[in-house]
Amino acid sequence: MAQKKNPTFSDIAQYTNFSKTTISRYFNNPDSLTLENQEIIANALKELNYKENKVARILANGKTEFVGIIIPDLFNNYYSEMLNQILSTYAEYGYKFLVFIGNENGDIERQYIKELMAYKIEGLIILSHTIPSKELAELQLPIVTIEREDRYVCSVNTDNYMGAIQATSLLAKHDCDILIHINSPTAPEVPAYGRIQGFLDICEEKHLKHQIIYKSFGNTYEEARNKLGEALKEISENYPGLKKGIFVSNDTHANILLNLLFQKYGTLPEDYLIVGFDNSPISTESVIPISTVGQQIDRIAHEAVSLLVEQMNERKKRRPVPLKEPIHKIITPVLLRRSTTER
Amino acid sequence: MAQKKNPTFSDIAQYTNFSKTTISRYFNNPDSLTLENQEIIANALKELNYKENKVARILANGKTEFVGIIIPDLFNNYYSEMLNQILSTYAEYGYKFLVFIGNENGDIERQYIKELMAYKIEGLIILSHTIPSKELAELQLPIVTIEREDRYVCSVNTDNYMGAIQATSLLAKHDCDILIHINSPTAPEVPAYGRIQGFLDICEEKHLKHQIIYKSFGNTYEEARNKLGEALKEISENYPGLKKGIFVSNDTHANILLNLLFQKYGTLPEDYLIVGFDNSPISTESVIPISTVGQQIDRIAHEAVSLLVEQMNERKKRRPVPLKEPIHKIITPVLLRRSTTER
DNA sequence: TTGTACGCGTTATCAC
DNA sequence: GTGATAACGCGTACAA
Repeated sequence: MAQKKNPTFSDIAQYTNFSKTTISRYFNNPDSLTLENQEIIANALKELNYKENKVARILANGKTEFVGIIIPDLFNNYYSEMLNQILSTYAEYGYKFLVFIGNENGDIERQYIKELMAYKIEGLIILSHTIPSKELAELQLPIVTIEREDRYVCSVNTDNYMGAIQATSLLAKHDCDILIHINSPTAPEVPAYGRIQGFLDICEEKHLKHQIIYKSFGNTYEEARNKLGEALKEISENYPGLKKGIFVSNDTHANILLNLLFQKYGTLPEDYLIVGFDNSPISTESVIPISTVGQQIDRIAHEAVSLLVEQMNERKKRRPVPLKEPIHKIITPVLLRRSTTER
Repeated sequence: MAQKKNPTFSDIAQYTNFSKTTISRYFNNPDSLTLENQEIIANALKELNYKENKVARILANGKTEFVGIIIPDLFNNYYSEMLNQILSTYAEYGYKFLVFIGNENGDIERQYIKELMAYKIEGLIILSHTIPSKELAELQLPIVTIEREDRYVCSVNTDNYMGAIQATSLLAKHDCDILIHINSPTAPEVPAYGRIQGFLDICEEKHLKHQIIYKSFGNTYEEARNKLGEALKEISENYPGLKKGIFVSNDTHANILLNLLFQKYGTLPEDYLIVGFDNSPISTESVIPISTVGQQIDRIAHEAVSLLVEQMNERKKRRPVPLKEPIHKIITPVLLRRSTTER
């Protein structure tokens, strides 16, 4: 039971008295063989316990079926679920994924990309925010980004603006006296800025009293909790007796806010309405279910891969026509009304 | 700016008047060249914008530096965090990971393994439970499993038994009148069975009144919630007035229990103590922080990869000595006392 | 329908 | 210290 090496096409060829070419054809164009001979080869493969070697195939024809992914982390449910959905497209397209966790460090991520290129990936999916899209575009490689700055490359994003409109409108419909949006400072280039813009636009359009509270929430749960405690204090002091509609930029923070209120009052007080963003698991696992704007992660992932596959297929044509302009796909979010607004 | 193909060693060799061999040596054994010549080659590489091709290297020397991973899902935070930690070992060992999401379908996962073998992975990390370890062992490939049946292969597991002892002892120390363990039916072969055995052993050893409630919690949050509602009803009816210490098999379910109590009483009643398992994010994001048995996911992941690397290195030796017996590593969990037990 | 001959880009072996 | 040459295992014109 030693390390006897795997049989190759040559071995099969010898065994069957065919040529290597015919064995190759058996795999890539079986119809060109007689059924009889197909069977002979099939048997030989079993007999010698042949196992295919895709590395050799890659070297010969250049098609690796590898796609690289750079994702910031998997701690955040949004990212892990996105990765889950992306990896699951293997069933449909057969592409294998080489995954790197981005370190928010440009040079390290550039190193990752170099490594990926060395393995001859056919395309790249980027969720990390570190490297500007302009630089990505220069890689001359099919690329799709998800929910990040995307000026020079193809992308798939949630319609954050629409999501904010939905969330804010819901709060307005419940006759809140003051609408509040809590977010961290966000650059206008990233799609998530739409959550701020949407909130502002709808408030101003409908002449609603409103305020945006910007906080840097840090990197730990503790920090976020403290910052939201501060925010809540401001809110309760500034708007006593008013019905407060709070649109929080993500479910994790919405949940913290809810917990703070529950810990204080044992319930969510009547004069507080909360809407989160993402429809992450915490929004249902919270003490009472949180209304939220649901990102359709499965659809985003599928659109991203399909957009990438299109580009990769185009490249394989004899006369590829590169995209003139990057394609940006927008996925509409879904408003989910739950206990923090409906009572 | 057409698709002009990348320069190869041949091109560099021509350009520098060296041979391909020397170029190769520049990368793999630079000290064997004069510093002068190293510089000449370095310049040529920049001049021609050389990019390495690892596929060709693999074919020539057989070392792919690929490791396959089959993981059940990324929805469960335990798995996504584990994957996170595993992928992060790239910085230390340089292995690239090909990740597949297991479908709880044996044949599909066998297909995944076949594909991985075709890409000449050097090792395999299995978290999915679908394929028996005996079958895995027959692959003749370095393998490490994590937290699953592991009779015939190397593995890294949490010391579930010890975790249960710690959790149960904590409840006992708080003078609970009745100790309850809630779990789904579990096969004795899987490591998580230790949570049941540990609970039982310590209760019997200390002659503590106890009960195990087995439920199948289904696949949705709703189902789990209903089942835990039933369990809670049983408990409150069977043990009125008694101080109840409940050890739940995971944090997700512990959190549901906590929420049910909070929704009913607006607080966690004095006569209920709860301990979860995993130290997953929900245990801190819950309405009040849940005491839990913390799995050291980072350590598990690192041990797993290092155990795999050992095996893979052994294989590369001229005279490999295969393991006589699979190695099983055990990682001790850490008890975290939080608000659901300490008040 | 089948075979020949060569290429893919690197590494390993041996020679100098 | 350097070079020629043969692998590695498969795909693909081109020929038959």
